[in-house]
Amino acid sequence: MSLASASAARPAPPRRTPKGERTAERILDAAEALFAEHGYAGTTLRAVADRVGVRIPSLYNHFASKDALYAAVLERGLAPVIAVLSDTLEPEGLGSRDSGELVERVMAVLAERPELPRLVQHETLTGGQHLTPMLRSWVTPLFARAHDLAMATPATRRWGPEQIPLLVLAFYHVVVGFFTIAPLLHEWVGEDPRDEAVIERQTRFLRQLVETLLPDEPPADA
Amino acid sequence: MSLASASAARPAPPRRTPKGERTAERILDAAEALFAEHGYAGTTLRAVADRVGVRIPSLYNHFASKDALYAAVLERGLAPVIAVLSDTLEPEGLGSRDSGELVERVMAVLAERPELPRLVQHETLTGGQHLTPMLRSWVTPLFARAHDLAMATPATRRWGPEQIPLLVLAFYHVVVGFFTIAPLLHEWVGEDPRDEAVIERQTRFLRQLVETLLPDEPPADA
DNA sequence: AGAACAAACTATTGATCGTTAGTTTTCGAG
DNA sequence: CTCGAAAACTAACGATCAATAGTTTGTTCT
Repeated sequence: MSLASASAARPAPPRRTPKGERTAERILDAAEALFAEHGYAGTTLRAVADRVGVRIPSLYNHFASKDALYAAVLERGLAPVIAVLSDTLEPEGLGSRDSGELVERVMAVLAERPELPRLVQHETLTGGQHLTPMLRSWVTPLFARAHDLAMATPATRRWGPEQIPLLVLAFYHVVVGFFTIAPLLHEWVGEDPRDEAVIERQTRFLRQLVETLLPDEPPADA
Repeated sequence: MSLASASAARPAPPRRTPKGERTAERILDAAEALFAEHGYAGTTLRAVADRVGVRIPSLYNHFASKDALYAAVLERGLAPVIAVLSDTLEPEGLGSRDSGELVERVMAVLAERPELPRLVQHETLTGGQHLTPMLRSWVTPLFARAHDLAMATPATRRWGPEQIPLLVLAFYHVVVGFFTIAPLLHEWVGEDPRDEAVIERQTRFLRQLVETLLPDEPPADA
């Protein structure tokens, strides 16, 4: 073991944080990937420990239980997404910003962690027991603001007020579904959603979807 | 509904089929509901047996393993959906039928078994190991026909040929996502996707989505 | 009614699950 | 360099998993 003085390039990790704290994040990384792929029940602590390169009981030095680890993964992953959403959807910027900016920002933050939407989908499918207490205070105002944003456009001319929530949900499903179906597409067509070109193509598509469904100017239907 | 023999109302089940065959279907029903809610790993044979009202080893009289039961659930559930899809998307009816008919038929068959999309979503998220061999010969031509159907409309004027597949996928995600998020909406808003009114509203919304995104007549953009 | 078979049962298997107790190693501060 | 704490380890726990063997019950056909 060479602990160099101050010279050559060394694969050493940044020694800024205490050791335990860094392994805690490595555990979170491993757990995030495994939970996203196999879900909560399908992920064993053995799989997590193996991926980290550690024995199972060591996990308990950082997280009290499998459930606590899962909650930590969910919270660490969701926080930046919620931040971006609530920032972009701030009430003061409602009219001024165009809806396309929201699409680009959301896609950008999700592209950095493409496993997150799959994690959320697993939670959604199994009832969202862990998701509900965390999102109850967030998703409601966010949904309301997205609703207002859509209502502020002349889209109500063609959509009718009661259909706006469905429109918002539809956008959610298209965005999340893109990441959800990624592993299958990767196997069938060979497209990796981590590929920047694929992300950009989808983002462009979503922008056009927004323009078509929520046009800035009323349609010229004679 | 009931094909009664000729006599009084009796709680007895139809004695047409041999007994084992009927319990096999009861097992499939129970397994379908449980797999859709908790996924493969999250569903235990004990839960299935309890729901059927039978001991665990009895399941093995009808299905060779948990995996075989899962495959049987998937196949029995997917068959009618594939049938409707491939029938509606038959090449000869490409131009004549309007795309809205496809939406209505798909929503109708899914509304009868709202757990199916969730089952497929679980499979999709976990890699679709059981899904791929079953759908490989089906999803490819279906996707190709949906692609042709979209290309046959004047939609390419506004969408560009390379975006049509994304459009088809987007429709898939909106349809499936509606059933996926149902349990959460049921908890948050109290809407049950089994409610006929909710289904009809979503179907109407989807028809309008089709009309807006794939208009029959070229848009009058001056 | 009785033989033959299907389908339920009881009991138990080895493997693996999440979790805990107790011990040793490693790290960081004085 | 040393000491104390943090974090790794070994070993084992009870519970539960899917699956099997052997037996009993029930149904169906002649």
